Amino acid sequence: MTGQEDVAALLLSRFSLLTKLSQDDRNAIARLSFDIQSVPAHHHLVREGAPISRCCILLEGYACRHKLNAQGHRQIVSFHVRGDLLDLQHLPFETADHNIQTITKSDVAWVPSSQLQRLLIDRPAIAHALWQDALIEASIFREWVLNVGRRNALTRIAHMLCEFAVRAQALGLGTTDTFEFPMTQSDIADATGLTSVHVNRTLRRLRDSGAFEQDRHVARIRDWTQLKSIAGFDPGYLHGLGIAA
Amino acid sequence: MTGQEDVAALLLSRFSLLTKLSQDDRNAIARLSFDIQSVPAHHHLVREGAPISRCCILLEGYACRHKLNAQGHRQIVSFHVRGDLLDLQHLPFETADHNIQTITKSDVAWVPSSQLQRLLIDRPAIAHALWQDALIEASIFREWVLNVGRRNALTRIAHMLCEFAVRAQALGLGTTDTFEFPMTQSDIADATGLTSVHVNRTLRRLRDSGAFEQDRHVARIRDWTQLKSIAGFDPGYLHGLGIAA
DNA sequence: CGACAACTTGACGGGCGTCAACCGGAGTGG
DNA sequence: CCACTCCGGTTGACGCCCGTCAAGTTGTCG
Repeated sequence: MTGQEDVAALLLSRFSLLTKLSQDDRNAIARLSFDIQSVPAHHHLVREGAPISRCCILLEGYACRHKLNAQGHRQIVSFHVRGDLLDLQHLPFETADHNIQTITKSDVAWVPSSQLQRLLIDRPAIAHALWQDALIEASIFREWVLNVGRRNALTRIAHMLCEFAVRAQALGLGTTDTFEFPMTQSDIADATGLTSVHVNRTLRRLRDSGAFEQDRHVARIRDWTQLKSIAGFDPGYLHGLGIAA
Repeated sequence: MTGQEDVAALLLSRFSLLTKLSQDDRNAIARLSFDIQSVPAHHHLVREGAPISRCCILLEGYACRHKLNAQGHRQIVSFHVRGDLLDLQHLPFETADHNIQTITKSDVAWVPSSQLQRLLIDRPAIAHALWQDALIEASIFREWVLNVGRRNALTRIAHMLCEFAVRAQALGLGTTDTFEFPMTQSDIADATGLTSVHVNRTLRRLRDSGAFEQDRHVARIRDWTQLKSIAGFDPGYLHGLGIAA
C-alpha cells in the first residue's frame, strides 16, 4: 500500500515535468492530506452529475474518462495512467460533466478540492503546472475530435496507439517500443468511435502490416516509423507533455 | 470601430458571468493594452505551429478553431462568438497546436500574453474566471468527441445546433428561437465530421420535421422540444456557461 | 472444470462518402 | 444596369466502409 509521502513524491515528480518548484511549493504539496483507496477494475471514481468536493489522483493502474449518449453508448474521451490528476477538469465546477472509471484494479488518492483551490491562489508555480496539465489535456481532446471526425478506422487506431506510446514513455511507464496496454478491444472501440468487431478487424490489419502487435496486455510497436506514417502522427499537440521533446 | 474602453467593458461583462470582480480587478483589466484590428472572413488569426506571444479576443463576428489531418481535411473543434477569448487554450504554451480562423468579417483585439499571465498571478478572481472559461471549453471539446464518435448525422447536427443556440442566448446574441448563424453547410460538415453533401440532406430532414429552419444566415428553431429530443441534448456540460441556468 | 469475459471470423446491410451536375444569389466590373 | 463569375446550396446515382447479427474459440479466474 502507498503512504502519504509516496503520493506527495508522485505529485512532485509530475509537477517537475511542467514547472520549476521552490522549497515552499514542495512543502505546500507535502501538507496536502490524501485519502488513499484501492479500487477494483471497472470501478466508477466519478459519475456524471455528481457534486465535486474532492479531486482524484491515480497512483497505480489505468483509468478513462467517458460520456454516454442518449442510447447509453459509451464514448471514451481520454485514457489515464499512474500520476494523472483526474479531476483537474472538474475543479471549478459544482457537478461532474463526465464519468471517470478505472480500467484495471487501481490505487487512488483523494484530495479535498478546497486544498487544490488554495494552491492555485497561493502558489503561482503550482498553479502554472496545473494550468499546463489541464490545457495539455484540452489539446488532446481537440486532437481526439479530429481523430474520430476525420480519420478512418486504421489511421484512427494507429493514432491512438502512437499517442499512448508517447505518453507512456514520457511518464516513464515503458519505452515507445513496448508498454503495458490493458485496454480491451471494446475499450479501444469506445475511444475511437468504432465497434469492437471493427477494431478487431483493424488491429489484425495493423498486425499483418508488421507495425504493431499485442501479447495480452503488452503492446509492442514493431515499426515505429511505419505506425507513425499510418497514423499521420505529429506529437506537437502534446506540447512535449511539458517535457523538452 | 471599437475603442480600448469598449474592449475592457466586453471583457468585464464576460468575466462577470463567471465570477465576482472587485474594483481592483476591474482596474487591472482597464489597464490592459489592446491592439484592435479588423479582419476579413476566412482570415487566419492563429496558425498551428506559430509561436504564442499575444492573445486574441473576438470583438465582433464569428470564428472557429480547427485542425487538419494528414490529407488536409479540416475538423472544426469549436465555434466562437463576440466576447470569446480565443487564445486561453494556448496561453501557457510556446506554439499553437491548432488554427483559429474567422468565419465572417470580424473585429479582434490582441493582448500580450505576458499581461494575461500577470493577471493569473496577481488577480485570483480573474484567474478563477479564466480557469472556468478554459475548462468549460474543454468540457465542450469532450462533448464534441462524443458527438462525432457516437451520434449519427441527424442527432449530431441537431446537437450542434442546440449547443450553439444555448450559447448564443446565454451570451446575449439572440434568443433560443432565433439567432444569427453564418456557418456554411461546409463549415457544419467540418464541425460534425460529415461531408457538406450529407449535411445538406440532413438539414433538409430537420427542416421537413419542422424542428429547424434557416433563412440565409438566420437560424430559427421552430420546435425546441423536438430539436432537443432529436439531439438528446442535455446542457449540463456547458456548466451554465458560468451563469445560473 | 465450469462460467464468463474477451477475442475472432463471416455474412449481410445501411449510412454516409464520392462524383457529378445544376441552380440561385451576391458581388464585381464594364 | 446588365453580364459574368464564383461560392454555396441542392439533388441523384452509386459504392464502400463500417455497423449489426450471429456463432464459435480462446483465455482466465474462481
